[in-house]
Amino acid sequence: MEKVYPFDKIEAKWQKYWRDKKLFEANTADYKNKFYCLMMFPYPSAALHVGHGRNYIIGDVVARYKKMKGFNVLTPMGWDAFGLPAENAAIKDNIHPKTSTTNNIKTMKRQLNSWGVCYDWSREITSCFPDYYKWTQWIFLKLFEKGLAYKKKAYVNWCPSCNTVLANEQVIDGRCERCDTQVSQKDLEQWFFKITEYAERLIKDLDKLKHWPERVKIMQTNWIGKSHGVNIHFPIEGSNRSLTCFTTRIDTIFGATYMVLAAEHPEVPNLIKDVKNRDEIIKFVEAVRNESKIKRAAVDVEKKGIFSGRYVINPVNNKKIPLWIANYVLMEYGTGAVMAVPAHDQRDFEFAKKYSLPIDVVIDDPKFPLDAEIMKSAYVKDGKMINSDQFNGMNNREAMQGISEFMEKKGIGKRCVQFKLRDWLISRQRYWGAPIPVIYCDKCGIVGVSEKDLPVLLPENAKFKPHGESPLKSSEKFVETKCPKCKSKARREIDTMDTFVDSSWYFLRFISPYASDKPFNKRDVDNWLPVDQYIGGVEHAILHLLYSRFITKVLYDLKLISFDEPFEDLFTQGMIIKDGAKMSKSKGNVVSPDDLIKRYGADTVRLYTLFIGPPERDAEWSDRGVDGAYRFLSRVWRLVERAGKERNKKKVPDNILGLKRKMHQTIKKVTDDIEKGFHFNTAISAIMELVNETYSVGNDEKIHEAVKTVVLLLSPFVPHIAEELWEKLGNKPSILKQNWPLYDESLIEEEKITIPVQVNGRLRSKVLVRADIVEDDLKSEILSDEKVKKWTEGKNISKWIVVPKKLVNILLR
RNA sequence: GCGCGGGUGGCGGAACUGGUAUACGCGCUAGCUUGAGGAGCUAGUUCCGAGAGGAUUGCGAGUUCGAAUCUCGCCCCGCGCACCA
Repeated sequence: MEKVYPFDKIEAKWQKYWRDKKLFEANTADYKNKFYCLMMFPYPSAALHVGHGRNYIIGDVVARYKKMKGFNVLTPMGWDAFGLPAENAAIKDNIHPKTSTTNNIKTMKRQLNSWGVCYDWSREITSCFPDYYKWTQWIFLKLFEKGLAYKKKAYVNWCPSCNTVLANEQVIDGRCERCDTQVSQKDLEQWFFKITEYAERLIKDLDKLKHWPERVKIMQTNWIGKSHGVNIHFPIEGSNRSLTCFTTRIDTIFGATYMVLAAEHPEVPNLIKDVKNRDEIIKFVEAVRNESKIKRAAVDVEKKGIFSGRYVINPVNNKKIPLWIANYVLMEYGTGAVMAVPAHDQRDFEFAKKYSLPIDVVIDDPKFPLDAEIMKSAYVKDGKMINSDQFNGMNNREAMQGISEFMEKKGIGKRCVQFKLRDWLISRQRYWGAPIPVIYCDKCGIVGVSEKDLPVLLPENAKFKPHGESPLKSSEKFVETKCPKCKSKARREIDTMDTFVDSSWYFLRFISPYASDKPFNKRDVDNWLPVDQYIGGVEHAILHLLYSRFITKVLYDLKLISFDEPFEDLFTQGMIIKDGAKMSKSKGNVVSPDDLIKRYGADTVRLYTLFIGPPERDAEWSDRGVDGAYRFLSRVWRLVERAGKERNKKKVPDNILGLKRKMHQTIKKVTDDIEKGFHFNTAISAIMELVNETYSVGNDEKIHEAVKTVVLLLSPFVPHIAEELWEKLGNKPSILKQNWPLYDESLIEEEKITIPVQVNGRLRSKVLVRADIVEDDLKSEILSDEKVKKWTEGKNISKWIVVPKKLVNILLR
């Protein structure tokens, strides 16, 4: 590609200019007209590829556009700098995580700047620096004081490769989110955040997030997994105790023909104490428990069970039903006990068939009466209640209410709500994270570190190699301490926090990055938050975005902030694909921005990235497409260069009005495209059309206005060349300080319009008419059109369909 | 299995509340220009057809004067959840 314009010099020049003039440093004291534009801060890995760039470029367009619209824009950036990759590199190459992280930050910062994306670097934060994690620890202590951070022994996800536990959200298809290793279960004592206490609000408040993508809200809703149902108490035969099970289908209670317990159910040992085949049952229970979670969760896994030898009583009809123990009941959900209704639940149906358990139909198909003998699968649809005493004949949906009330009155059941969400496991047996600020004292128990002693510094000299216990254990100086309460000898917690804790509040720190006596200044935070526009990848739909919402609500409840949702508007961009796969080093399909910027300049890379397709969708990277973007910018460059140089060569004055109209149409289109949903690809194509039209009009000085508009409209997308051209056109920099162009609605209207004419629904002709033509004139105009004549001559017109300014359809008999 | 997206030329993709399907860009073809061009300019480019014309938005039906868009049934691709009682 020929170098048409000196992009390298221009880009360096303007990047320096923006920096020197501090054009992106926001004064937080001035919050009128504030616009907080935030892109998810990155983990500092080795180097960015063009796929990463999409996020930053999109955000930069928004920031620059809002600036031209007169907003006081805040665009901070920082580093989510704790985490496993740095630690793994340390183990492998013996480089301290601090060193590699610092180096990576340097590289990435250089890359971000080379894209021309503008951040207020005066607010840069790095989550692995003590002045940041001090406040992560402080927030932990706030939760600890409130009882929202607690330690418990539980079956937890264990990644044998990372040698640490993981939160449920970090297990994808039974594998570790980071290293893809199969996760196993371990019974360990760990730290949790009580996110379940916020389950209801986390679901309910999704309604407040009007501008979030529906998809993300649905994902969060499903993850939290709220369902309404009834807890029913089934008396155990031969005992004065009962077993409680949860159901969402109380309408099927009369069809419960057996009950099933999870193998892990705590009552199991008690129940089978005196049963003859006790040993056999214990063997079964052990076998189920030893199966990995992934294996048990697989769809095609065979349902297996064993009769416990005991019976329970169905409290609505006093029927004695057998109690089973099976592999398909989860201990973690509900009560770990389910009433089995084989006629109306597919899982129970399969199980009942296998073990020849009775099947009682209690909801009948209104079309074909059901017969338990010949059913091939459970009937799960709605229908009419049968075999259900006083509820017979009712519609099953209606009966749910009645049965619930009946059970509550009798004291045999109670309506309740269940969630799938579990508490957030936040402790990690790794080095490169914020130490959990807790001390173990033999006398006082678990004691939080005093605020004045924060931060609990991460020791520099620990042995990284993980053995399943935190590397911090290797630093005696770290472990040995005194109890803050009784001053006697005590030990520090050696686990560190999940890095998602670090990132669950960073958007607050950006407001007061230098505050040394508090995590943030409340007044400023209240003025600047929620974030007006948050931009990042969907992969955080339930991880970071859920955790941040949770922490925000906790801080709100503690009256530390006055808002309870952190992100007003969220945009999730799609991935960039190359050769059919997500860009990754291991696949060898990464496209480096550095090479491209050297060859074409940053503006070209930006333009192509934005033009590639709708930003919320995945897009395939094409090296050829980059050429096109570069060619367009060269074309714009030439357009400005020649403007005024060689005049009147090809003067077509008639078109000037048309150009003016096109210009106003383009301003409208580009403005709408940016405002109403990030349609940058179509915004750019509209500008391309305007450029094409400007070229075709010729080189009269009258095109100047159009040229100027092109440059202004392009500036959020390709800021360097826009600044340069703006200056070339005789204006003072910076273009960022210009007002976004306005359009005149009256100039957009066309004088003459082309009306497509259909005959019997088929396009036959097009006629050019005045836009304000009355219908009768339009009809006669159309009938005199040669092509229309050809199709209508000698035929009867039965009907005219006239859509004003759009189309005419003539129906023939 | 459930939920959410999506399926439009050789390719990336346009098409507002049903109203000219294929904007814009890539690629390709021809011409001009050039010492040469992976440069620029001009024209063309959904398919079939010389043309008139016909066909066409994953497939099949329906509603309508008119459907990429609405309704019903089906197929394929991507993502999320997944024995959640």
